[in-house]
Amino acid sequence: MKDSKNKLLQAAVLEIAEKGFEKANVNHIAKAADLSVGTLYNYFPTKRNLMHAIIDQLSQLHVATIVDSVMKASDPISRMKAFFDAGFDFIESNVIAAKIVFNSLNGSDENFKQRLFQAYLPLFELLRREVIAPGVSQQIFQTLDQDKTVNLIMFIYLGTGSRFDDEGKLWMKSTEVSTFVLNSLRYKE
Amino acid sequence: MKDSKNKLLQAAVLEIAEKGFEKANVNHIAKAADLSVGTLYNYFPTKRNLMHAIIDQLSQLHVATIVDSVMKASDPISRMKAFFDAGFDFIESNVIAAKIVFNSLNGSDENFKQRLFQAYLPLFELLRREVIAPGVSQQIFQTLDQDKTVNLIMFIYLGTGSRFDDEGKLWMKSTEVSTFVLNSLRYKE
Amino acid sequence: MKDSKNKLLQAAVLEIAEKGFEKANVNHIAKAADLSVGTLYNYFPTKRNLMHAIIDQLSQLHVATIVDSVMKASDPISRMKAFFDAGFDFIESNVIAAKIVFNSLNGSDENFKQRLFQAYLPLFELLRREVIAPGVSQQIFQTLDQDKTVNLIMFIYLGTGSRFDDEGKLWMKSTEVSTFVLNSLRYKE
Amino acid sequence: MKDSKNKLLQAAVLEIAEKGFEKANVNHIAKAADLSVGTLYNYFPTKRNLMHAIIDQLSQLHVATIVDSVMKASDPISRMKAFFDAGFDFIESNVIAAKIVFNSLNGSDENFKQRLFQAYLPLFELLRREVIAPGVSQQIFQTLDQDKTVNLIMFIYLGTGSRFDDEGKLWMKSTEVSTFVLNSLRYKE
DNA sequence: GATGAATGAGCATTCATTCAT
DNA sequence: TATGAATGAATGCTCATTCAT
Repeated sequence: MKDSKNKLLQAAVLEIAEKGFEKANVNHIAKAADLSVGTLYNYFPTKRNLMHAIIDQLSQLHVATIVDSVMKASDPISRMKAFFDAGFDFIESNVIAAKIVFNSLNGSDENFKQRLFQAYLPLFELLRREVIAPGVSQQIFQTLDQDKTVNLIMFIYLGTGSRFDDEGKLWMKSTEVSTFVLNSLRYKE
Repeated sequence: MKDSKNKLLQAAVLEIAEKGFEKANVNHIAKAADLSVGTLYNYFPTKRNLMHAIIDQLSQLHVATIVDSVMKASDPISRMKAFFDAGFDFIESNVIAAKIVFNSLNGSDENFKQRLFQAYLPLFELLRREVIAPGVSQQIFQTLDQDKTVNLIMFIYLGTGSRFDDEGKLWMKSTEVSTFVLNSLRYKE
Repeated sequence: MKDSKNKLLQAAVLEIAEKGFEKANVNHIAKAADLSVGTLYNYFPTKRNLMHAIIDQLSQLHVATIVDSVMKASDPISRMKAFFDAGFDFIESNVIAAKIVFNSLNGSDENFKQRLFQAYLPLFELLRREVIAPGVSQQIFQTLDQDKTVNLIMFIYLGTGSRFDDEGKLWMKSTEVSTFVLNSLRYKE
Repeated sequence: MKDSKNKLLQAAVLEIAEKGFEKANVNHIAKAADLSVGTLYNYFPTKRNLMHAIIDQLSQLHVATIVDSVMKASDPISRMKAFFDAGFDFIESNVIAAKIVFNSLNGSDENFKQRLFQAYLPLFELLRREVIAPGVSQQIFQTLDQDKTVNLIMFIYLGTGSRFDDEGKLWMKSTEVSTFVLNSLRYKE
């Protein structure tokens, strides 16, 4: 059943968030899901595969949520704000899973890193095509190297989006970050 | 001798950079250093301790280099530029060790993360006291929440400083980043 | 239906021939037979039992074929030839199943070994009563220890019958072997 | 020390002889040798490698013993007798290890089989060059296909050499077998 | 200081078997 | 008859750490 698979995914998220992928224990995950290791391996052929499932699930939702929200806004500036608002919202609603994803994004496992960058490519695209490019052509934003700018914004997003205080709140608020970014981009005569 | 300790540190940096802390193998490190595990344990009581030594060594040098360079500049703007210039320079001259440090900074091990933030605190201080504060009081920078701003700049530095292409070059140039940052900070009437 | 049982037996023969009994996987066998494990266990209560069924099926056919052929010949010499001819023929027509049987005959599982010797006892009997004994009393063969001789001939048969080249052909031809054996047995004054 | 390695080899021989390679348990072997699994893996990087060591050790000794003994005899007939005498002697003095080797020779693991045939090639050579060929050229043996004959004799040796009764004695005596073989080979006018 | 053989808890993975449907 | 999800004991292998020399 989908049920068992989901119980396993949930348990895995908790265990991996707590201990990191390497130190997470497949047997513990199964036990926490009230299932046997055998069952876990019926659904996920390897421990890495289980991690992939988590990464894919979360990143797809993450991307979709942001894309949705950005596209509902019309002008470049409110789109940029929407980007950070939706992103930070999503992260704060999914702190635990988000931790896993961000750790993978920056951790030492090249494989996971690659997979995540792949998954997040649509966000790079979104920023370029739907935010920066229109902003530049409408002279709202300065003329600039669009690729580099997109990269920079993504780094800022991913960097600020992965720092939590002890209560699991993000260190920075989305508006603070988007304001900083927009400040830099805005056209000045 | 200091000699053995250094050989061990070097070997450890290579091994950990390649495999990550968890998967790095203490016995391999000793062998690579042409020494025995016993000797390694004479110098470093645990594997984590070895990691700490690496982290501390590199981060201290990293911080000192940046502080040095920033303090040689006089006005806030050239200091900000110096910050990124010196930082990126240092990273590119120490790619392998830098990878370890950045992975720890973002990885799943809270302990290492803490230690590194501790080590990098002087950079937060440096930015606040020697760059942002003077810039604001001299009306070169906008009035803003200085703590938040410092955090943001550090995130940008750490984010952009940890992305390498396949040849080990940083994706972004220091001037691109510092320009972006200064653009945002500069006072506009 | 007999149908399911046979599909399972066929699939099992292939899997076990490829991997050996220990490494053969019951779940794979069921899947290969287009049936579920549950169904397999309806027909064969254990994995060993499935093996037994294979062993029994093949060995009975093997024995019957040889007995048939030998009894069609009349004199001891042509009976000995018939023995090897029919035996080698059978093996080459059932290479895959034959491999399983011979591996069991020589493998490490005493249980299977016993069962197979049991199954092949009629061949020992056949050689003694219908080939060697008449040959000796007709002074075609030398006087000799008949039990030992029968054992020896069986070892020769089983040894030469279990060596295949890369194309699945037997290394030796039946006439080469029977000639060798008869050469040794024949009476000389 | 060589000591530990030997204790492990001895324990492994016992365990594998009893259960077969697949079912042999590395942890049990280590315990039986009064050492830890870790130590076992210091000496043998995999379970298969441990098996290889056993196979190699025994087969080399086996081959050397037979070669030695055969070369001490001068004429083809006494050499053939020496071959079986020395071989059967060796087997009966090393019953347990010999069981492992013979099971491998006939078992389902192609890898082990190959390795053993490789190891026993010198015996094929020995029979051909030092026994059969001289016998034929001295007209002591019949003209015959020497390769096939050598194979046949080896099969007979390996077949008869791998059948033990319940007390661990070989079913056949070496002279019975060599007599049978020589009977077949001897020149008749 | 240096050595490296020994340790053993720990972990990912397999697979024959069961049983409720 | 047939199904296949669930089980969990079992096992090969790893590796940080110790300690007698």
